Amino acid sequence: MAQTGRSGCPINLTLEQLGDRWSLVVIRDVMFGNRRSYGELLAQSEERIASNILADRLKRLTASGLLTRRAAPTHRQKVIYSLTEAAIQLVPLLAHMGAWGRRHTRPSKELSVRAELLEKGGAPLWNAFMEELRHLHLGAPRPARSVSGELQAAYEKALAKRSR
Amino acid sequence: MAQTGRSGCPINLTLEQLGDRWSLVVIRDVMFGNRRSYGELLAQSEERIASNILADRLKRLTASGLLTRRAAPTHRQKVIYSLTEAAIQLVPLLAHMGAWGRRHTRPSKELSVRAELLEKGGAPLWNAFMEELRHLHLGAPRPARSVSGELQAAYEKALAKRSR
DNA sequence: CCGACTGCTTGCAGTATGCAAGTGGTCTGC
DNA sequence: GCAGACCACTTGCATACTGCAAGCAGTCGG
Repeated sequence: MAQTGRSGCPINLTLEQLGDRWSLVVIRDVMFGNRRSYGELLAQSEERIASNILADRLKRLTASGLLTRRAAPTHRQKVIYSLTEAAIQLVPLLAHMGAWGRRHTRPSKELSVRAELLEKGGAPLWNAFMEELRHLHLGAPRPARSVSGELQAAYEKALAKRSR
Repeated sequence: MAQTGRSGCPINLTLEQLGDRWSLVVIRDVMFGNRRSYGELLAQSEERIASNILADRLKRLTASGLLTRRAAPTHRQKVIYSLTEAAIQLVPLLAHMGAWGRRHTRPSKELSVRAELLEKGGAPLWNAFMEELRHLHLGAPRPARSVSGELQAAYEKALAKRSR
């Protein structure tokens, strides 16, 4: 990212960390797509991110405390990325992005199903989903309500329908 | 912006339009700073945006329906930019960005006052502010409640305090 | 020990950005 | 009506970032 004049404005600081084409796409894939390794993020990316850009973003996001990396228990060289609490707290932001994109751009109907669900569910749904992410990524206790299933199911169903 | 693989995901579509370092900074300045002309946006920008980038973003944002431009009533060559309804609906997104930046980066305490107010006010405050923007930029009737004053006052006060 | 798999790295060409200076209209004072 | 200030951009150029294709080193399974 280019070096630019700084300012203490929180919106600007957020943009300095996440204001580029790919950072939030990576977060989104880890968050909603549950893609946890370099290979999964590279191959299953809907938008075909370039491999060097992906490597750079993973490095950057790890350095700035949005992701953590550790070796997979099965294979020593396989790396698993997890969201940090800071990243999990981006859920409302991404939900709003989805809602805005659904209203003010021309999303493919199939792929906006997830955003529609998130939008309709509002803050209670986001909170439930964030609890679930804390369980999955931070090892917090399993929450009572599980919502990622329905979100993911709707998304996969839409993807399958699309590829037909 | 680079040409990239598209996808129908609404989050990705939002990022295609706004996912760069400057677009949202410009929107923010028009929205919260009430800077309506090229000169104001250029000179009073806290982050010192480059003139050619500003010209490019104004063109882009106008083309994609987030801003409208018209001549000022007083001076024929002076141009005034206004937010469209689509841009006004970015208020919750920017509010979340501010809230996240305030919590997960190190903002200067003075400049995060506005974000703090927005965060505490929540959706009701955002809605009141959006009504006011519709009045200012779209010519909608003046709303009963006026909140931009307090937001702006807090911000200016913080700026003044900072320059001491 | 071989081939497949994993997570990256490298080279290169094209594009975007940042900076400083310049352009062409318009308004203001005299 | 004319000089100088003002306004909204443009232009040239060096540097940084991006996208693509290919390559590379460590591991695992047989």
